[in-house]
Amino acid sequence: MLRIHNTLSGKLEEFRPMVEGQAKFYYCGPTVWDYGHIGNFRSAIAADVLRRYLKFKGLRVTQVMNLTDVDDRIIAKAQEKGLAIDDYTSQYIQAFWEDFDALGCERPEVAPRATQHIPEMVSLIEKLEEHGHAYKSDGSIYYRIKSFPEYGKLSKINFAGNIDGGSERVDTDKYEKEDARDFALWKAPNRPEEPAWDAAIGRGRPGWHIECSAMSMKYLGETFDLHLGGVDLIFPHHENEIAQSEGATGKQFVRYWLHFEHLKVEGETMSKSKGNYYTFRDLGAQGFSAAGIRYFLLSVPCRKQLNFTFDALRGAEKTVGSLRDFRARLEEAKTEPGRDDLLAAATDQALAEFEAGMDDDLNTSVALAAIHDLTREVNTVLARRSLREDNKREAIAALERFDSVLNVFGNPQPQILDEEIQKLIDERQEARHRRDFERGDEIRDQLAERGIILEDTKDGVRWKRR
RNA sequence: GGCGGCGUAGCCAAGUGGUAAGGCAGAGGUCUGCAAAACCUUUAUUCAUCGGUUCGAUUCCGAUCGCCGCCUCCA
Repeated sequence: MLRIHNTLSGKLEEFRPMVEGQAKFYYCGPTVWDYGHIGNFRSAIAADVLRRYLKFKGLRVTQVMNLTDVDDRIIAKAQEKGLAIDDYTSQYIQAFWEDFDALGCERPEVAPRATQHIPEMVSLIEKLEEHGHAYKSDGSIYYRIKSFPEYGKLSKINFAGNIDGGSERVDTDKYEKEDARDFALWKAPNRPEEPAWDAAIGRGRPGWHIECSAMSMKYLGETFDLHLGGVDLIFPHHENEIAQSEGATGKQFVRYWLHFEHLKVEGETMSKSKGNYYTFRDLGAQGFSAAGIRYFLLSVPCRKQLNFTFDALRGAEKTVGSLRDFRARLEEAKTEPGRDDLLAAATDQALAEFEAGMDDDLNTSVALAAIHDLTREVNTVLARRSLREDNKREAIAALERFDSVLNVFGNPQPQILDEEIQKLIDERQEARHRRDFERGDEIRDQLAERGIILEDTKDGVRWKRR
């Protein structure tokens, strides 16, 4: 039974989907221009692991993941470059999906874009106006917070203790709002030439929050199971989504809210100004693999902060390599018929511990430890060359089971070699048979320089790419 | 100023009121012609600091220090 920490209640709760056997969730994806840093991908991977684990549990999953492709910055940048919004954002969107795929994330069922859901947003705003939750001011439309008494139930923000408390960011005079807390649903253009949509509610563009209410309810219904995102979104974004959706429907919007913590880098905030801002592509350029990065990003449960260091990333890289080699060795292993009960028990136990860890609020640290435990048990048997056929089959099945959720074993390396390299390997084997170790070692060094690492085993030579 | 999270070995860290998972790195060993890989042993009398509660605290409470986040600009 999966238990997850629900931000709404602040408690660990057993997950029970609304509809038996089926889970519907929404993940607030990145704004397209800011898609690439590893903090965003940590969240995306966390959402992916949840998705995969729900499937592991036998649930049918419908995932919606938005891509915010319109905001003030996008409008300004596109205009600056003389591009239409779509032309400006398409390059980022494409790059995002490339990285998303490379990191081993499964594509969601629906990935709606804000710019393609303007009518849905407009009708939601109209509904809010009808219910007295919205008002017009200066051509823009705002949400009237005091019409929604439950406002603050997610973030538990105490406005009273706050506003005179000393935040210098409050500027109540800047907008024509009834209340400083009110937020924009629809914004009139600042300048006539600014990109905008013509709608019954006036010419303008959507505020940030409305897209998620409109798109999630369109694809998942007025009430759905889970809503995911980074902790930075709890306030105001998700708080506002609740106000919008529940204000419009009068129904509970989301049953479980899950929030993922951010990364620190060497103990500090990741920021461009500190020069410690890393994207997936930066790390790739430094030679780190997608599998290593993915492993690192989920080595700590996503509800906890993770401290990014290059030492730790190198460690993850090493670990992922060992796992991949282990699986290859297991698949190649020669077996005797039969079944060893001890190893079978160890396999079952690893599966049980994996699931227990994941059930406990998606504790990937515990789940990974279970994998490592099994790896050691099987390696021991493999080293003795006494693996039984049934155990091999069960162990491979277990790895598949683990990897269907975590996807950290990476793809098997292609077992194709250049003819030239194959010839060198053959020549080395021949030299070793002649006990001409000098020549053999020479070839081994030569191949190492070309990134081919050889391992001599009792069953012959194995090779892998560095 | 308000609210919340965190502080565990060289590094990344899990965890629990009853005596510290896992990975990486290090040391020794087994195997090997030598390596590599794998395996074995080993590496925190101790969980930021100081108090308190308790038979017993890393785990609960309080204080202190340090780090991170949010507090209605944009997302």
